[in-house]
Amino acid sequence: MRATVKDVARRAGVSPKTVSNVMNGVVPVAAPTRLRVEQAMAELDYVPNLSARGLRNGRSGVIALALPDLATPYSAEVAHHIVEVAHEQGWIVQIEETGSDPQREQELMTRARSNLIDGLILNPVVLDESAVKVGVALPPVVLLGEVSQQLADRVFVDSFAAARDMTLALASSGRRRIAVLGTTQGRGSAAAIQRTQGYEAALDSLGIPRDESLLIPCEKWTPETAAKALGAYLEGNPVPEALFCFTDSMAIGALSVLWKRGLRVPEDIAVAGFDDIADGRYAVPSLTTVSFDKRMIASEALRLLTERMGDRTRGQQVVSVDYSVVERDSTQV
Amino acid sequence: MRATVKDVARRAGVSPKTVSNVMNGVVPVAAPTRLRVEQAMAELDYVPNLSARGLRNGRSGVIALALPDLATPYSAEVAHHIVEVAHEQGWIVQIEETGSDPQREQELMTRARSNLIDGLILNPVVLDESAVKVGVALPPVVLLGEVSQQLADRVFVDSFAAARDMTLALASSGRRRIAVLGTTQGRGSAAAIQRTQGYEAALDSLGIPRDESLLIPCEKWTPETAAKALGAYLEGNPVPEALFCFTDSMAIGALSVLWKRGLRVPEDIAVAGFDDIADGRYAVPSLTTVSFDKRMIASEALRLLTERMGDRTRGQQVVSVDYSVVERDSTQV
DNA sequence: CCTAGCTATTACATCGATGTAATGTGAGAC
DNA sequence: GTCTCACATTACATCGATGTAATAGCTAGG
Repeated sequence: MRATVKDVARRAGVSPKTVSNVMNGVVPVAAPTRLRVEQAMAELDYVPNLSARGLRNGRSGVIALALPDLATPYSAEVAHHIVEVAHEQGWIVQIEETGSDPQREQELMTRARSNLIDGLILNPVVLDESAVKVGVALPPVVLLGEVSQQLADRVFVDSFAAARDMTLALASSGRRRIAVLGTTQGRGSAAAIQRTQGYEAALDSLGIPRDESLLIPCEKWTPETAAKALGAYLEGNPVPEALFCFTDSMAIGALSVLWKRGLRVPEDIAVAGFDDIADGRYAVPSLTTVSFDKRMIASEALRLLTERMGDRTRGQQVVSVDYSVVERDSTQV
Repeated sequence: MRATVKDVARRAGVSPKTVSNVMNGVVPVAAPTRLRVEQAMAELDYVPNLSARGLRNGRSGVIALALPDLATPYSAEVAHHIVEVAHEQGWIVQIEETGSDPQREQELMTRARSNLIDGLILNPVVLDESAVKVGVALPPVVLLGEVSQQLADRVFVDSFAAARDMTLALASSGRRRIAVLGTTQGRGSAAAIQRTQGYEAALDSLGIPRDESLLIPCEKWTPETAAKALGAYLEGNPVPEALFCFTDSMAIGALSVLWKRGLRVPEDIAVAGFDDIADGRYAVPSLTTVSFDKRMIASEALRLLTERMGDRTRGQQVVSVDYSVVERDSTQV
């Protein structure tokens, strides 16, 4: 049987509450008493029961991180940083995958209210208009990424501006037929919409006419789907001068297809991505991309979350994280 | 204030215990009573407090997954599958990163005993001889991967045999100067040792003399370190005919270096990896690798874990997951 | 009409830690 | 030597759900 405060108290010859006082350190405890208690804890190999503590003071010390798919390199990197920063601050992190299933978010919200978690960092997918009805009964929530509505505190990268800048960078080498990969039909994710708009804004400012045939749709942003979409596109269309993929993952799929077709990057076609995932640096050729500090996203998200835990009533905060266009071999001849 | 069983009971005109009975379904409840209770729960938007439940019955419904680094594509894929399978079975998953810090494992074990988690799936790093002293006071543990000692239930891929088979596959095209990337000096991880031995066993069986100069050390198995190690190696050594990287991540780093040096893959040098991560399929050229079913690893790990939760005393189980050598463009001329 | 024998329900205690309010212990002032 | 005051410590109740043992409600058999 595991030792409890009672056992420790008995052994140290004090009351359970004194043991508790020693652990929490808010109420002063005389030095000799504290010593006895600490020794008793060590001897009994005492570990506090967090369920009991959580029940008593209504806090579990656990936050949940909800992502569409943990296997995606981008999600994995974000998760990594959030877990790391959270641990530094003493939080435990629960992982949830929302996948494409909106019901998962609902389940999540339910559990979020079951007092097992104190807060939630959510990276919504298509679910911009989703189940995230942030009401009073819900725990503090911080959203990651582009979200159309102002539902909760939020950390994001300005996709519009970044896509615009990337497009300008691609055009600066004289390329005019710049295609984008990753647009969506109809209701798309906020990120897809903003990146498309940023791209178009850049074309407009350069006086390059928009060309519908340069928008290559790709609903799911994975290498597989990107490869398929680009492959199909190249069957019926001329090769663009540049290809701006809305994520690095898609760009990696694109590079693979281009290489298989014998197209040289960047000589025949320049390729750029978005997210600056680790593997992009080691792609062949290394990938030009929109880079930003993912650790900053993590720490800002946690900051917003803990601040909101302290004050549930204050106005919603929005934090924009800086980005930069990083040019690598995939665009530089 | 959140509703509790008491509130639901009052509203339904029954006792708290009856509400509990309705939820858990073990004790029979008359249909009309159950209906009243369910309606009351719905009206009050009742969500049970898992801390309280956990305290009462000693189970939290949470398992922990500990990995060295969540940002690694391999770890991310494993984590993805474990989270998915765990959710299907009703478990919540906590993520821990042990990193290179052995103390993290210690902390983890402590928390593992704090009743917030019912079990632990651990992918140890160098910590083969680590803090994982699986004693009576610890919760059920399942280890992932190659571990030298028989400490706990375990799921793994036979690295020795896989490395041997991969080496044989590389040699089957007539290549004899086969280098490996990822060996470690001194005490290395069990995986490194076994893969090296498998490689050597293949050479021996083929009658190819071992050549120390073809062992390229690389302690950390990342693209960065692999690129650096291979780059340095190529400065002072002739180009091998084939390169067997101990992970796909390293292979991706290697491909990048080879490409930058103008070496053609597979014409000048064949390259192979290990793990079959998603990006390997879209590497340029696509990567030959040792493939295995990561979902199987996840489901087996969970099976072992839940089985051990049922019986703490039974003998330790070891499950070997099948692998296969998948040949792609990086080795096929 | 009463009682044995069943089932559905209830009152109460419990899991372990901790806040509250009360008690005990000492030093210092008169 | 008594009284005050500050501080360390304690007894008790509490968080919310649930197992235990006792009770209430019912049918069927006599």
